[in-house]
Amino acid sequence: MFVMSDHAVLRVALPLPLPRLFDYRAPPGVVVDAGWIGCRVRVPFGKQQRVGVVADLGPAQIDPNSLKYVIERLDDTALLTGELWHSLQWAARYYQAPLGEMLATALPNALANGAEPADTRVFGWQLSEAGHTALAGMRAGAPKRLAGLLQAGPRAHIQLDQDLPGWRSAARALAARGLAQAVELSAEPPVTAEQGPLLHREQAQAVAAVIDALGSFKPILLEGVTGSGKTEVYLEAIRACLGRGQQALVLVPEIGLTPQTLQRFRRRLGVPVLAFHSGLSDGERAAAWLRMARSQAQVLVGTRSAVFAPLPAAGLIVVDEEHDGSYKQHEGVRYHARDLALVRGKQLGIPVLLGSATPALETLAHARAGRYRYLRLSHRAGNAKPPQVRVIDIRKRPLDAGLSRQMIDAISACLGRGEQALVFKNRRGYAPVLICHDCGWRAQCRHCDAMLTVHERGRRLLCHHCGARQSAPPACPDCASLALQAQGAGTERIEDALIAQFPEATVLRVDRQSTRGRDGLQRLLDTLGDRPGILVGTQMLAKGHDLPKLTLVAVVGVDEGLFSADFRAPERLAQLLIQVSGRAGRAQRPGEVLLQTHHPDHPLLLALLGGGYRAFADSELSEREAAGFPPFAHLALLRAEATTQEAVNVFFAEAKALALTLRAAVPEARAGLALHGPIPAPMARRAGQVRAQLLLSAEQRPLRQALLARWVPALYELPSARRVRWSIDVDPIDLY
DNA sequence: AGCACGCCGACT
DNA sequence: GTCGGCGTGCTC
Repeated sequence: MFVMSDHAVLRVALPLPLPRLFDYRAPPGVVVDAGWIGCRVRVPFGKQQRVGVVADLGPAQIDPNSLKYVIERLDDTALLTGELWHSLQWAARYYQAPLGEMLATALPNALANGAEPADTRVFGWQLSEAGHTALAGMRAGAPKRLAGLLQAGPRAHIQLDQDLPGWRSAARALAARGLAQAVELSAEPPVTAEQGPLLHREQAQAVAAVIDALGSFKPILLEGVTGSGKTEVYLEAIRACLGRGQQALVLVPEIGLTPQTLQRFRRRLGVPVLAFHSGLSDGERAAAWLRMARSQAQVLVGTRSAVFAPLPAAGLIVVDEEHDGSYKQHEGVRYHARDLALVRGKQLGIPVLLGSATPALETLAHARAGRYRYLRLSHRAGNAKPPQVRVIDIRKRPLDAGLSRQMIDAISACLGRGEQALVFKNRRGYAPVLICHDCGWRAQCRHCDAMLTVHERGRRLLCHHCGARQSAPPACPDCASLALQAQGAGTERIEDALIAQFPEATVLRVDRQSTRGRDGLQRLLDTLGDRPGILVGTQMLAKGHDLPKLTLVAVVGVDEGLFSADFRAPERLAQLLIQVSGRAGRAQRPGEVLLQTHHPDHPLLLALLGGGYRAFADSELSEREAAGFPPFAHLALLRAEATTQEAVNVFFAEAKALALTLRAAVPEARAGLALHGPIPAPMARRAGQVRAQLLLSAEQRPLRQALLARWVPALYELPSARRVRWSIDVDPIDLY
């Protein structure tokens, strides 16, 4: 007679939008012990099967007779352990996400879906005794080059891929003559690291400060202007970390992970550097993740989701361009990779280095309050001078496709000197709106509360929010007038105007279409090379990629950013202006930045031009404090959408009533917690869905967390919640 | 989330 | 007479 003991139940976290665990029995005859925790299991769930992670052991929370058996244990030893396991549990609580969803977000897809943990053994080649002797007498060619490489010691396949493309046939040739053999290595052997440039004083001080912090938790802000050599500081700090036998994790923005970046890290560190980004296959991502987990690799450079890489021998986490918006996930579990990097650093007891030329105001506030170590790099490397910034007042000035006369003249002079200009406009397409000159009709999206954007020189209309496409009507649908006009200017129209103005110059438009494919942007830039020319583009052009001949940056779309409803718009605009300015005149030539605006006296521009980002940050932080916005308040945003207004209204009415009841139960919460809304989302209708949102604002973070911990579980129970798509965003970035 | 069950409209 | 619409309920 089999008797089940009280704690013979496996509590499994499944990737479902349900805030609870599901209980299962171990397969018959199998002992349940703590070794199951952190292992993946395949379990029956309803009519289907799911892969989950054992989160706990314990007495069943439901009638033991209704328990099902685990089908299969997928890991012999726990996949999630130690600090990462604790950090993920913490993150699930902080972001109010079901643990199963949090874990599925953190694990590489292949592992979350139940794939066998990949074989991460390292294979390579080494020279035989005979090979060493034969090397000198060999004929020139690929086999000899390979033998030369192996002379210093065994090399792993991926190292050979980098050093000698096409090495495989050479290896076969050597093996056939008994000169080399395939071997299994414990890890990739280190190679000689290239010497970096001599550090300037500030860099050396920064490196010393980071090295000093190794071994204990310390957030460090490295504020360095564009071109001041932040990457050199990262590299030296990572080298120190490797010297202690520890691992380093480097987070970079989505567009920052180019093959060139990886190459530079590999060459300078002399150890394998793993990449982790969306361009990899599921298998490659899982392999990189596992190699970190097994301490087979020391350095991983990756985008947002790399923050979940296991770090059993952690030494340092670097977050490059920490202010970048791509660190925030905008669907599913809405985590912020920079914030989680800090949480992990604290758990791991290691420093977290945040680098930026334009730190997020949250980060800056921490640094100024002394909670973060504050390091600065104020000089550009080499002798590059900061660019001259000039504001062009375009009030009452005629514009050609949005370009003022002064702008055209400046571009003309730049081309005349044989240099390159960048025209920056934050709007893609031909024109932002199609309007009827006779009756005022404007082309609107059928599914969204948004204007359609004119594309392809006026032939097509496109919705930038839901992707709807149609051809432009030949006449006004309301009054049949033929006087339809594309109003305003996007990058397409600016490109046309520049081609008309400068027929002999190369004009390149940089947008998502023209940069499609691998290394699209780099390839496009290569077609321009060193010749004089003009680049026209959006956000994409703001950073990365050295253009030594670029000496003029012309910003055309400043005004849109000056008067946005979003409280973060000024910060983003300031960061953008500083970033684009950083593009001008990096080498010996001085750069020039032109800002074309109808509001030359706007406080944001005055602060930025007068005192740079720091002065802007001062004034913006006081504004935030006065208005009760982050970092002086802690927000959470409840969003919901449905096909009917009614469903949205009922949900928010119930959700708000619930929050008010919970708030009333806590005496100190009545003053410290505010609820705003529900208000329609700024675009109330998008892709046919009605959207609204409710903002929760707390003076103290613990107060907000306490309310969320009661509120969100209760939301799942609301019948009205099942008639909408809802989500909670803790620390939202966009209050859209 | 997925997938059942369950009652009301235009089709072989 | 059935196929299928998506409202409601459940998953250890």
